[in-house]
Amino acid sequence: MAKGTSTLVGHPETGLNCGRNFPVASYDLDATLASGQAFRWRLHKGEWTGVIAGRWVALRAGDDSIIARTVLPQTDWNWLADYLQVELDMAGVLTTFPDDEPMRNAVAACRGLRLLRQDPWECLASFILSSTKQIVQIQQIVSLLCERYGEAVSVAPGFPPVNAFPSVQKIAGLTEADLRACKMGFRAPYLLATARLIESGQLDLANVAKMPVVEARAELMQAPGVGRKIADCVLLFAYGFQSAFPVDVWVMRALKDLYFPRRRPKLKRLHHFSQTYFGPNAGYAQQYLFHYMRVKKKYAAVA
DNA sequence: TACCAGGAGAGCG
DNA sequence: CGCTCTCATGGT
Repeated sequence: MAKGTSTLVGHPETGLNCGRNFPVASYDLDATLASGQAFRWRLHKGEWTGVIAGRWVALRAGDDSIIARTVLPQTDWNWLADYLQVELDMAGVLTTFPDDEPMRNAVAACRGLRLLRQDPWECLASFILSSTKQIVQIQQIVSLLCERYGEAVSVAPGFPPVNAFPSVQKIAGLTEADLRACKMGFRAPYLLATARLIESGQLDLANVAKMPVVEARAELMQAPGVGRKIADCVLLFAYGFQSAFPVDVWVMRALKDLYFPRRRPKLKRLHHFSQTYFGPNAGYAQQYLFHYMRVKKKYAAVA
């Protein structure tokens, strides 16, 4: 049996199986799953484990491929192909970046970094919880929330138990005290009010996907606790609006240091710059700058 | 210990 | 508007 297909557990007559090999080029799975766009992936004995659309899945990087396995046999794997965006032409995206030194450095330092296509509710809720929190803390809050209020999913033997991300209805039915007990502090009333806004039908997350980006952003920003930055994260990480360019403290620093040295550009100016300078895949460029700043700081701390 | 974290919203002049 | 302050918690 060829290497790379060894994890396939096929049922030849039905086509059902619990394993799948996705061919990919220029895909750094480790960097992507740990890059602060999704908060639920855990590395367990060489595999990244997570829950997508209620299904437990384990991923590992193969030779120019991503090897996936689930607990239950799958009739199709579109849900995972879509989440991982394995069909994206990464080389093509890179050609749309501005050809300047900062971007060349960022691309060189983060080769294979990708954007995922997450569930809108999980993404929105997670980023409401992200404000002025470090990524490790966001991971802790989200996992506590799932542990307490998510539904259990089937896990492969030998792996730690895990729950799905709690539904809108589940969160909407909780109290602020329940949420504060998950260590989210002042973000608790925001998450609760947003869940109830969605449950009431006043905010329709499925409908946001059909809107032009500017309207979609305004729609998301109706939700309490959702400003420009969090809205842009959801537009980029869940809805695939590749022009969305979240400006957080890291990206702010990157833009100032790399493009506006010895000046004090205002946030408004940086937003305008981000939408005119980085091209149609500005959001991708943003993720490269974000990750570049973080790995650069890590090396600086060691040295 | 002191500072800071993938911010948002309210209050102020 | 544009600036400042507060909000809750814990990592480094």
